[in-house]
Amino acid sequence: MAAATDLDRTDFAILHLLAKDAWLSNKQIAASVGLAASSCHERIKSLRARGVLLGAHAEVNLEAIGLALEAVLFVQLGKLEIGVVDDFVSTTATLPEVRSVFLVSGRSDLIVAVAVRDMQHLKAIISEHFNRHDVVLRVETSVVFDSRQQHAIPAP
Amino acid sequence: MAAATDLDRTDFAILHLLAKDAWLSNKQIAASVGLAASSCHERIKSLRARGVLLGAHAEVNLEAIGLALEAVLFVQLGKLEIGVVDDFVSTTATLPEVRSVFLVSGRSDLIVAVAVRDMQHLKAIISEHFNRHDVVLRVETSVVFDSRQQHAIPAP
DNA sequence: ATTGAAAGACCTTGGCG
DNA sequence: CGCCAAGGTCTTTCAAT
Repeated sequence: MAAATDLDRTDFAILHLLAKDAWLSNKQIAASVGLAASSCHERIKSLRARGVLLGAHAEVNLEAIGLALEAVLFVQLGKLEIGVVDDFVSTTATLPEVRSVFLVSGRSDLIVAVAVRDMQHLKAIISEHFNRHDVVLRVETSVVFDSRQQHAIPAP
Repeated sequence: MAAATDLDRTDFAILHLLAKDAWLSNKQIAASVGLAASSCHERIKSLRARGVLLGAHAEVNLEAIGLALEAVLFVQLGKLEIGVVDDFVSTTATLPEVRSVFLVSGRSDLIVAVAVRDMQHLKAIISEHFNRHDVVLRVETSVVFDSRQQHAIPAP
């Protein structure tokens, strides 16, 4: 899926701008990269069609919607039967409190970032979702003091 | 920052829609939440002004831009002098390969998600950035097999 | 707060360098 | 590939409720 794509410097510039601010107008982007509006529009359409641009998502202030606490869960799973693990990952990824899920090598099998109202809420999720499933051997919890996301595309 | 905000069901609906797809037009959102275009526009403007909506970011297919490998780094830092740690976190967060940084409690002090071209690139970042700084005691690396992000706002 | 209407800006397509 | 131009659509403001 999505391979044969040679992107030139202009494509990267467009991707970079949109990754930083997906609400830029086509006109603004065109001006920034030195293209006519129609040419820029064509490129963006093409980037979408080729699966390079996957979509855009608004960033919401979690505190403002009552999610004042972030945590990272390190989950160890039992002997993996592929289907069971995949199911657990899928249902985990769709919990409203869950922000991201990583299936990884190493000490833990799953790394789950969550945003919750408070400690009680965190405890509830761990005991009601994670500790309830047989696949889960152990959950280690880290509280997030601070977090930053990078919204930039490395230059070609 | 950003506290005194009571959001009603309509606000949450708008946030939910924009978190899923920031490229929805105002007109489409208005129709979905059952408001006139002008009212919806006003609400979105207000959500932005109040710092509830922080912005929007395009999602780029990392593989398509040559970043075929994702990894998570667990970093242990030495006795923390606040200024030094903050500086290290800041410069780490702006490395082009870095996607997110979490400052956490527990076994590790820093959790860093990176996207890189290949193993050599991963090795280079770890040895040239992390292992070169005195603050860093140890880095443990996990390769990401699969990852998912949730773009949904929990209902009020 | 919400609305409809109006003006202007923008997107989007098609034909041509 | 990129540009211009034109038509259609959307955003954005404002007076009124």
